[in-house]
Amino acid sequence: MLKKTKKIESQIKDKELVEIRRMEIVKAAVDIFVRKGFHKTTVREIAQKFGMSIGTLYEYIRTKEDILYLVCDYIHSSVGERVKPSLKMSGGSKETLERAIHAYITIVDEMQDYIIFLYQETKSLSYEARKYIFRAEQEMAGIFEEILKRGVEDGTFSIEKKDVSLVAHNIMVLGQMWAFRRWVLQKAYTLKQYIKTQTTLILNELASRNTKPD
Amino acid sequence: MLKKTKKIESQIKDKELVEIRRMEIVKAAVDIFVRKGFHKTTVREIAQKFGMSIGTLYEYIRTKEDILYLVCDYIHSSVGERVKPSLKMSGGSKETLERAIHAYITIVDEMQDYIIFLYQETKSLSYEARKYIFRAEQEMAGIFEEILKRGVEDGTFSIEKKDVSLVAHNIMVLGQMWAFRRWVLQKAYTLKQYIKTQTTLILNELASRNTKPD
DNA sequence: TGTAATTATGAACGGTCGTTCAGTTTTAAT
DNA sequence: ATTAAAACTGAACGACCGTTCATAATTACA
Repeated sequence: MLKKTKKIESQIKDKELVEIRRMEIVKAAVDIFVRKGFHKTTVREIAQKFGMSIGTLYEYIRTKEDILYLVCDYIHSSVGERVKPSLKMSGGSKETLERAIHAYITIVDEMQDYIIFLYQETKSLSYEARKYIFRAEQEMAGIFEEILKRGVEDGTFSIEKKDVSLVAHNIMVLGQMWAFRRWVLQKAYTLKQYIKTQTTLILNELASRNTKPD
Repeated sequence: MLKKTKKIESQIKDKELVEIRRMEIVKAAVDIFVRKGFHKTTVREIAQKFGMSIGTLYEYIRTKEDILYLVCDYIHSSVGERVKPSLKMSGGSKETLERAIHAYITIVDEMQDYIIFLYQETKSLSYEARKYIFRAEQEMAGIFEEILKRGVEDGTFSIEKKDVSLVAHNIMVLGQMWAFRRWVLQKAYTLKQYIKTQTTLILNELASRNTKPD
């Protein structure tokens, strides 16, 4: 499990209220951030959509960057929560991997705006906050690694053990590509077609053939 | 060939001088942009490194966004110029593809800071400028498509024709991944190893086997 | 109901930064 | 040497925006 984020201090005593308000702030901010980007979004705008005064907003956070951090954290755990339940290992390695790829790309599709935002604005975060995001990303890759490792061990996949991690990242990146290159991919493919084609290609890549003579 | 960019107007009459000064501006700006990001960089900073006054700077551009556009354009044509000579088709399809992948990832490695910058700041550009960047990206993909198409036709690769474009994008994305995920990949692999492994995986993906019975 | 602690408010502050422009220096042609 | 056009300068402008704080409203508790 991920160690929870470094606590951001607040002027408000009631800890529960802080949680509630912060979630409201995040919900208000996330859409504006996604639409306009972090730098072009005003704290005043967020407060307005949040439905409270700037003064109040600043009782719950210290700086504008705090909001960005909360938003990034929110997006990442949303993605994580959506993905994890779909990644139970059951059935053969091949089927498990197929299901995992399907689940992952489906979620990328659903959350594409958020994912694009996350990657474009991560650099505006402090080093510590960025490290947290990286860790979350690694955790996700770890899930794919597990599946691949099992497949290699039971002979379903034929890649070298040391490349399991790389292939896991490849799969994630090919999934995220659906969001980042939507301007071209989503004209040529439906989501279903995309998932099917990429899955086939990945399985080809993993299929046994390395022992065959040339 | 790419249609050249929409001309940015200038107060200066001497067109040649405009070109020279703009190149100086770009050279001064690109490093600061890459290091600090577009929004956190001051026009004053650029002018200072450029070695002239803000007033002079503003004789050659209209707005700060103009500088961003010039920088993005510069980066993209630098990448393009570096890549194209390496992508001559010669020898078998397999060898040509191997050479192209090698060249592309090597360039991604050399220009990783620039490439990351390009993707993170593209959204700050106007729609028209963004379209230009997309077109340049498509052109690059087109080169890989050509190689793949030839390989499919001569029987070296066994993917469906309609998926040639997708595989071309896959290759580019796996190349760019070396930059975007450097925090993990460049700890686990040297550039050489990375190129070799990804090339092998891609070639596996393309290898003939679809006619084999299950 | 009274009052003290907690929470909400938004005008005001201070700083930054993109952009301009009135004036100076340089260049080039006569 | 004269002068007009071209190029350069940087102080000043104005707008914006993150943040604060004195004050008001609300809540909790007696």
